[in-house]
Amino acid sequence: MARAATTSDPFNAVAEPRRRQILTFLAADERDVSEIVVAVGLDQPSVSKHLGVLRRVGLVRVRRNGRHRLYRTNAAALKPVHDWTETFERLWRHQLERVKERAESQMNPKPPSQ
Amino acid sequence: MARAATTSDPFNAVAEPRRRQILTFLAADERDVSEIVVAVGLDQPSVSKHLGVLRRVGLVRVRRNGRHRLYRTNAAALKPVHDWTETFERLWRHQLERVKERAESQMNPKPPSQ
DNA sequence: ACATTACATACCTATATGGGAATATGTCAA
DNA sequence: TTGACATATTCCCATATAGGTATGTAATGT
Repeated sequence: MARAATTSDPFNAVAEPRRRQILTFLAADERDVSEIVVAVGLDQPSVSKHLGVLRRVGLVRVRRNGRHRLYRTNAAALKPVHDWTETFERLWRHQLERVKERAESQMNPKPPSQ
Repeated sequence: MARAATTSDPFNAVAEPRRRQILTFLAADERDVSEIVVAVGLDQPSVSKHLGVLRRVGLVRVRRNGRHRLYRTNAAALKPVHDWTETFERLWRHQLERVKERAESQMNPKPPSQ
């Protein structure tokens, strides 16, 4: 089989750097498409397609205002990604602690325990 | 251009469900490839290829033990993903609070302020 | 109605898979 | 050395893009 559809879930949606860039850009305020086009430096149809993907997985919300469409990030849809990585947080904290301990024992060496 | 290489960064690596499954499986203990094959239900070459991707982005570590290769999750490599989603955490917390407030005001309606 | 603006969508192409089959590589055991 | 076992790699194909070009569509101004 080929690669899974990027439209299927937030993990795939945020795998694309441009889409992460868009989500960051839309995190603070709502913006229309032309502003996003300027911000990411792609042409308009490409941006619209990225917005389509983000829309389908619920990562952005749209509101019409006359001819403009105002997009904004729907951060809640990122929670599954955050939660999944969170389950590994304890592991890397342990790991970093071990690294830190090793560094400290280098600075202030203890004799090897018999 | 085509889709970005999945080997390029942790975001792409964890976009694949099978790889997330593998990372979860390898989070607790180290396991050899045949155990992973059983766990995810793919054939061995496919698993080896997924492990190759995870290796290249540093999401797993390998240790040889005779004919076996023992893999384990390197959780620290997930930190960039966690950190990025973390920057949106404040936003979805606000959002959830608004939802909660609305729910509460439904349960105990207040008269509209003049 | 007509032109213009702001987007979305359709279509096209190069590319990067994901998975399976076959094969190569590496390691141990007798 | 020979064989068996554990993995990795190569080759193949179907598929899903990402981005660009061309086009469709909705809303506004005159």
